Amino acid sequence: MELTKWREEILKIIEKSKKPLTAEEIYKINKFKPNFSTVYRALKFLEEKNLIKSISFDKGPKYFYSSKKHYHFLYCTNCGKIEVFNKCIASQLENFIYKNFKFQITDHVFYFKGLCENCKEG
Amino acid sequence: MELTKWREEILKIIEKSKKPLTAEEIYKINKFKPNFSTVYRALKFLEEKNLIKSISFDKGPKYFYSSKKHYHFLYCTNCGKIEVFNKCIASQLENFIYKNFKFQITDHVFYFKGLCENCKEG
DNA sequence: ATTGAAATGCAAATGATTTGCATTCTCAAG
DNA sequence: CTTGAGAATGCAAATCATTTGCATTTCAAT
Repeated sequence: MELTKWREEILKIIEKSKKPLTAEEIYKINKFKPNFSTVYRALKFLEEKNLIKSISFDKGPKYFYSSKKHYHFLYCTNCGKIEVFNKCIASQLENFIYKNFKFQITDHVFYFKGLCENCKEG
Repeated sequence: MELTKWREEILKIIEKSKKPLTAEEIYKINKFKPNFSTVYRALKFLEEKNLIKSISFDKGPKYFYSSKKHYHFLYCTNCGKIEVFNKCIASQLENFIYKNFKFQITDHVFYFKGLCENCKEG
């Protein structure tokens, strides 16, 4: 079966989205209303197939986004708001890592913590 | 009261450690055995005072480490093992972020995902 | 149609962390 | 020294996001 209608629908939602989504957001957007565990299982499936990626922050749920995108994040430690940006310098390090750690890199996570415009002066 | 004996003990454990520790590891190391919630509350307190930092990965618990250290991580998506390294290029980006997002950076998180030496060929 | 493997729904379990509340501690004021 | 208020602690229960077990359904191949 593999890419069932739920999974396809969920993948579409994620690929269309301009920002990373949580499982709950995906669940709510989905008009055919699968079960919550189906959403989680679909997300796991899609991530294993490398069609989507996910990231967790200090608290709150994971965020999911299409593997076609490469995001980095600004995570507000006050309100939890995330913003995305895509300027990336990580590749400079990959060779260094491989040689020194024999660690096979598949991805990297890079985000700044701090205060967003709203929380900055509260 | 502020820096009570539990909190001081916990801070010492973290500062002495050569690697980031989980709440549970800290709890077990602590010879005076405070309550688990005391450990969590102490960690929260110490992080608010900027004496320690923490990072979460995709699953599993948070890791805590001294603010005097600046770590980056290699997170194995297979076994969850973390390794640390400290070569850092993030500061190149901070100015860019500040100008473009009005986001006040307090910290950044950067880690590679992949397979560690053991899991690579399993 | 029949069958077997995989996907789904539902409810209960899980793991890490947090919370409410009663108790205990600390330390400055009397 | 005693006291009393505010903070810290212990304990048990709650919480949140996610996962799991199990019974049922679906689908594709025979």
